[in-house]
Amino acid sequence: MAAGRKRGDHDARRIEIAEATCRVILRMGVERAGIAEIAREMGCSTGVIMHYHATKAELLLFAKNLFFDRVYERIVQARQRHDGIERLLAMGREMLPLDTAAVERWRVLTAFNGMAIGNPELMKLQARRDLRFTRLFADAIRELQEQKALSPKLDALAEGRGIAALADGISGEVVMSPGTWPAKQSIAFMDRHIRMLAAVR
Amino acid sequence: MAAGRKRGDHDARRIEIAEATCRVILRMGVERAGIAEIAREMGCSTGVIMHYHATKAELLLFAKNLFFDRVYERIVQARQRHDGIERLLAMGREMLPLDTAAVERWRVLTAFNGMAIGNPELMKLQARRDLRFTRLFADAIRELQEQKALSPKLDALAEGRGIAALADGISGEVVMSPGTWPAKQSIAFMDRHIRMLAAVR
Amino acid sequence: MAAGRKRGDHDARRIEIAEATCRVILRMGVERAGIAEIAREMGCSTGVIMHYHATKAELLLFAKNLFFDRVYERIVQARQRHDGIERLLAMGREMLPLDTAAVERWRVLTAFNGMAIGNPELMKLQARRDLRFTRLFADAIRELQEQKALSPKLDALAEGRGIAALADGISGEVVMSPGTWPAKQSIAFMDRHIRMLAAVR
Amino acid sequence: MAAGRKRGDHDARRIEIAEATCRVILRMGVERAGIAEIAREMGCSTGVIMHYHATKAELLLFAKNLFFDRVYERIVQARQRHDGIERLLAMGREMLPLDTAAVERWRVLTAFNGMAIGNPELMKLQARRDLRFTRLFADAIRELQEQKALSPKLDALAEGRGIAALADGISGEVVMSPGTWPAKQSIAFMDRHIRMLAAVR
DNA sequence: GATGAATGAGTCTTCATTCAT
DNA sequence: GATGAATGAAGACTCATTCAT
Repeated sequence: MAAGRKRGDHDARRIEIAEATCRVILRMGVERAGIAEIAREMGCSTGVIMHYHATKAELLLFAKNLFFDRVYERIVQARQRHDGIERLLAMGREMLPLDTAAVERWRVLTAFNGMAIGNPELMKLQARRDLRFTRLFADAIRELQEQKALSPKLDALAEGRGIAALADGISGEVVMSPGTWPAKQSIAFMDRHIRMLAAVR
Repeated sequence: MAAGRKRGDHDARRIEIAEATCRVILRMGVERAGIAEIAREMGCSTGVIMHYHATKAELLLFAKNLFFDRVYERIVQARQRHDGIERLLAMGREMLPLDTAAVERWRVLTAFNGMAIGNPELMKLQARRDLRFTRLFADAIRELQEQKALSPKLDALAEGRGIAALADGISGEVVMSPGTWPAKQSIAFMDRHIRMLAAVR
Repeated sequence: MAAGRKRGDHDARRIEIAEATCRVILRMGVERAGIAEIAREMGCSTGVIMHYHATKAELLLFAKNLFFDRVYERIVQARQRHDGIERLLAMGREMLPLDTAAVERWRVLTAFNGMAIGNPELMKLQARRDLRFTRLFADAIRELQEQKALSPKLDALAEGRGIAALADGISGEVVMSPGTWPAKQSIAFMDRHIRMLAAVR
Repeated sequence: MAAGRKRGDHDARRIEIAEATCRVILRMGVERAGIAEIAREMGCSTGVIMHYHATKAELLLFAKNLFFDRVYERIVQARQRHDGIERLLAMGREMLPLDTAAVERWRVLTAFNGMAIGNPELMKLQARRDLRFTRLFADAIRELQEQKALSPKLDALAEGRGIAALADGISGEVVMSPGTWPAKQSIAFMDRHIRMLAAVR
């Protein structure tokens, strides 16, 4: 239990550092997000950062996954809260950059994806994470097909990827060109896409 | 004439360097794409790079725009070659990562977008470039509306953004998870989206 | 207290580095006084230099002021130790390059002044420092005028500048042509000038 | 004669380059006065600079001496134009920074003296030049002593150095703190010093 | 656990100089 | 004579990482 508490403290600190890291990245960019800057953001010495994260690369990866997995969790929850086509609609909306927090998650992801270019290891890791999202949607689609709510003609995996791509594309534009895509508009766009799938016979 | 030729040589060299830069970025990533590495790729000294590009930042921006503008040109040409809904379909296809060269263009863009996070200046520049694409599509849609080939209910600008987002999203997945989205599939996806727009009344 | 001690250590190190910098400048010249050379002189890595001085320019300025202010302090002390015309004489002597240490101070200043040409910012800073010296003498002259030891006809500020110029000129020659101006001679020169002022009625 | 003309053209060009060099130094400082910048100032290529001056160091030295020797020439002329104490007064005035051109000459010299610190070779060269000035004054003083216009007690060489030092000191302040020492004031200061010498018996 | 001083390889960039045209 | 492209060493500065306290 003492160990347990310690463990908890330790992990809490790791997360705290990761969040500070993301704030720094969003403010100054990945390349200028140095250990020293993160330490300053945290109000501690650089040693602390290295104590909790063996390597800068590890910290960066950890930080990204932290944000990434939070979205995953939200989609999983949306799935549990709804049924039928509503479920797919709710899941799709969860991926969209509807508020500041969501936009920032996508901004962090954009920064990381940039880093992953030319780094096969990072690429593979990210591809694997992306696949989990695709599968989440593909599974939901497959279920709806079993429930006859969606046509069996649809390629569940491909359509899952399609929905993810749509959210990805909208987010990309929101990230790079803030102001385009007000919440209502992106929801309408995603909804219409999913309703179109439902119309396929 | 001597000056003219020289000018041509100078610009040709700038482009040559930019292309080498992209190759290095794609191979090693932006952060490891140093001037020295680019010089090695070119088979020249580092001085040459700086002689033709005042700054690394300028070189990177130039290289990205070089690739970016080539796509733009292709879309403009696709627009001139077709009419009616076919025009929009052809334009949409042109944005997709259908072959290796196109995928690499998107990979460079992904790397660059990552760099732009936390760099308001770069962001603004890229947003402006992105807007040009959106407008290209929006204009085509508006024309089709005038020709009664598309419903006047459609918000041309928003739908233009939507098509761009779709291509962006698909490309994002192709870049990060190579192998997903075979050419046929991405064409089918884009085509279906545009045909759906045509079905709106 | 821990912070206090640390602060002291930190400042002590800054001064240590500045002194090493002056030694290097005197030995090799400003342009060849690189960070690496200063580090070698200190027997440490280049990183240390940058750790204590954010910029080479800042280091150079700090080093010069360190030497400069020591002279200022000596003049202030000379002023407190004497009275009447003796005071002015003592202050004037304090500015002269009478021993090796003083010559080296002036050599550093000469190097720095050279750097300041074409650098308005540095110039302004140095002008401000120079003014402090002038004022020191001008104030002393004004006091002597109040005591009727000097004629009220004398322009205190101008004569203050004159004394500073005299010392500056002698030092300039000592710096550039070592061996001219033995201590006795420069003292005699300065003393005669000040006595002449006292003779003005 | 063809050779003569060529020689003349060649030398004229060397001087032209030297003057451009000084302009650049005054504008940007010695350290930032690169060959490229001088070429830009001249409106020619860097190759030209190197064609007329084998080395940057040689160019710099040549440029400084060019300016320096012009002052020398003016003092020599002042000496020929006057007699008695007037001669010394005229010579002394000639050294003062009375107009913009003179101030700039001193500014260039200040920049060069800075460079000479830590460079024994340059120092020796400059010391030799300085000595020529001192001798000019010392000779004039000796003449006046022979004419019984100045006391034989005066050490001609030392007093020559003194006058040079005075001018040097005033110039130093004008260079570093523009605005101090209006022309009238510096003339008065120098005149008074020389008249004081004449009063020595 | 925390600190932050120290390291030193690595970065971009500058620049005098050379040389083919 | 003139050009300016090319060189490559050297410059200041950055930064992840280590380690003594």
